[in-house]
Amino acid sequence: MSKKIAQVVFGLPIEGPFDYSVDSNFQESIAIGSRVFVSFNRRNAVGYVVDFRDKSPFARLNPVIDVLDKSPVLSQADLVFARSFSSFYGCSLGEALETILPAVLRKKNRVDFVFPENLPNIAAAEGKVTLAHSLNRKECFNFLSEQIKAVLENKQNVLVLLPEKILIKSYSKEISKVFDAPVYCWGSPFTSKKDLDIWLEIKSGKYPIIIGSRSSIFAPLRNLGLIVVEDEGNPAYFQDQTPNYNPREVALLRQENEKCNVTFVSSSPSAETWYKKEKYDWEYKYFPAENQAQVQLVDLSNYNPGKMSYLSYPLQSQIKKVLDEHKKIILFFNRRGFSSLTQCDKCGFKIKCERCSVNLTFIYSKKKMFCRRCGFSCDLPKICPKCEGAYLKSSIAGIEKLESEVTRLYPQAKIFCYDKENKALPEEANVIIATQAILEIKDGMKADIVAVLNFDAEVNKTDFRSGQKAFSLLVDLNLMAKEKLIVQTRLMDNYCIKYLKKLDFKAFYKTELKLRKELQLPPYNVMVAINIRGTDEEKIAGLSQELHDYLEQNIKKGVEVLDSKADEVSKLRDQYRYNVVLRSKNQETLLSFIKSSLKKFKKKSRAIITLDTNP
DNA sequence: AGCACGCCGACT
DNA sequence: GTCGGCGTGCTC
Repeated sequence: MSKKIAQVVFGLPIEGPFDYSVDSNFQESIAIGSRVFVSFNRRNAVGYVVDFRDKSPFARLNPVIDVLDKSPVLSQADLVFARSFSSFYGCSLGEALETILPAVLRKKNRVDFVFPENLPNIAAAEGKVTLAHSLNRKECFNFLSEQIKAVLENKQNVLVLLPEKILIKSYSKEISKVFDAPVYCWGSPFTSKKDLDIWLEIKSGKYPIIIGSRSSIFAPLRNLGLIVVEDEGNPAYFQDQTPNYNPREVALLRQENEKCNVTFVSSSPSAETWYKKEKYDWEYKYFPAENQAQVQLVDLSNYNPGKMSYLSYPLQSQIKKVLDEHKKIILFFNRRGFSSLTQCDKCGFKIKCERCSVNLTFIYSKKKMFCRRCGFSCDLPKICPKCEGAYLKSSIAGIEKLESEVTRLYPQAKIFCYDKENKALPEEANVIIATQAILEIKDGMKADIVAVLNFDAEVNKTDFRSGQKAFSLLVDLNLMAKEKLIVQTRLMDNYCIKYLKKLDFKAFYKTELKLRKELQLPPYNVMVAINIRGTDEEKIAGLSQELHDYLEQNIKKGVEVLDSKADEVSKLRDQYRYNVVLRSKNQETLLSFIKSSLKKFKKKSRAIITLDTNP
C-alpha cells in the first residue's frame, strides 16, 4: 500500500480527517495508528493517522513533520472501537482516540517501543453477556473465579471494573489468592512517562488480569476474554467529563468489537440492565442470600405529624430490645450533618450557598455550615443576615440531630454516627446512625437489626430512577440485617417495599419497566441533555430557549425536543445551568442530530455547552 | 478547541 | 480616528 498522503484526525471537536503529505524518509516508520506531529491551523499538534490515500482534493498539503511512534500505538482494532465509541457518544473520532489513549500520549512524547509483530492469534471468546445477580458475595465470587479461570486457561486476558478506586486493593488481594497470574491495579490516570512504560507493558501482554475503576475500561489488553463489571448500577460509574461515557455501555461496545464475554454483577441491577437481559436473552445467574432477614413495615401515617419523632414507638421498643439483648442496630438516615436547612424565624430567610442554589447544611461536629454541592463552608451566622432577627431555626434534621435524640432516649447505648466525614466505627458500637456512606462497606458490615427511618425521602426525589434506587437501597440494607429490616413509611403500598418483602425481583422490574415505558423514559428512549452554563443567568436562560426553538425548527424524524428548563441545581459554583433534553428511540440518530445542530449553534454563545447521554 | 478576521461602540 | 469587545469561519 502506498503512503503518499496520510489522513490525520485530532483530539478536537472537529471531524476531519485532514490530509498531510508523507516524505520519503517517513515511508518506513509511518503506519495506520501512528501518532504524527503536524502543523494544523498555523500551530503544531499531535494527530493520529487513520488512513492513507493517493490523491487529495486539497491543492497544497502540509507535510508530516515527525512520526512519533516506532510502531503504531493504535491497532486496527483500536480504530474500529474508537469509531463505534465516537458514534455512540457523539464525539469526533480524534476525541474518541484521545479518550482511549493514556494522557501522556496526547503530548509530543516519543514511543520507541516496538510491539511484537504477531501475537499468537487466539480464538475469540463467544461474546456472551451474563448478568450475575448476586445476593451472596462468596457464591458469586466463586462463579466469577470459574469464569476467569476458563479465560486464563485459554490464554486470554481479564478486565475487572469496580465503581470506586478504594475497592481495588482488597479486590486484587482476593483475586491473587485464587490466581497466581500477574494482576495490575489500574487506579490513577496515565499521565507520567513512567505510566507510559506500564501502559506499554499491559499492551504487550504482561498482565493477564487488570483490576481498575472507570477509566480502566480502555485498558489496552489484547486477546480480551472477559470484562467483569462489578456493582453495575453504581452511580459512581456516571461522571461528568466530556465525552461522558458510562463504562458499562463501553464494555458492551468492546464486547461487540472484540467478541469478549461480559459479566455484569449487581445485588439489584439497574432497570436498564434488566431490560437488556430480557431483550437480548443474556445469561442470568441468581445467587440467593444465605438467609433473608424479615421485613417489618411501620406505618407512619398513624402518627401525628406535629409530634413526630424520627423514632416510631415500634422502633423505640425494638431499640430497647436490642440494647437488652446486647445486639447491634443500624439506624439508616440518609441526611448528613445536623440540619440541612437553617431559616430565620422572623423573616423566613433561608441560609444559602453564595455560589450555588442550595441550602447550607450545618455540621455540628465541625461547628460550620457546608454546601453539599461545591464544598463552600462558613460559620453559622449569629443573627439573620437579612433582617438581623436573633433566632435562626434549624429544620430538616440530619444524622447529628438524630444522634442527640437517640442519646437522650438511650443514654446507656454506645451510639456512633457513620457518614462521609466520619468513617471510624468502634467494635463496641451498638447503635449506629448511618447515611448511605455505610453501603460502601461492601463486606462484613452486619447488624442484627437495620431500620430505615425516612424511606419516603428516597422515593420522593425528582430523579426518575429514584424508585429503582430506593429498591436497591432496601435490598442492600436487607442484606446487612441478620434478623430484621424495619422500614418506617407512609407509603405502605409503594411497589419498592411491596416487592422487597418476598425479594420478588421479577415483579419489581416488571412494574418499574412498565412505568418507564408509560413515561417514555430509558431504557425505552435515549435521553440526552444539552447542558448550557455560564455566569449571566438571563443570557443562559435565553440561550437555552433559543437552542430549544432552533432544535425544534430543524427537527429530525424520530427525535423529540423537551422544554428548556433550569437544572435541578440551577446555580453551581457561580454558574447558572439550563438544560434542553432530547428524546429518541435511537441513540445514534439522536446524537448525530445534536452534533450537526450544535455545530451551527455553539459558537455564538460565550456559554459552555456539554452533552450528557442518559443523564 | 483555538485562532484570525471583521464589524461596531466609546475613549486616550 | 483606533482600541478592543465578540460573532463568524476555518483548520488538510
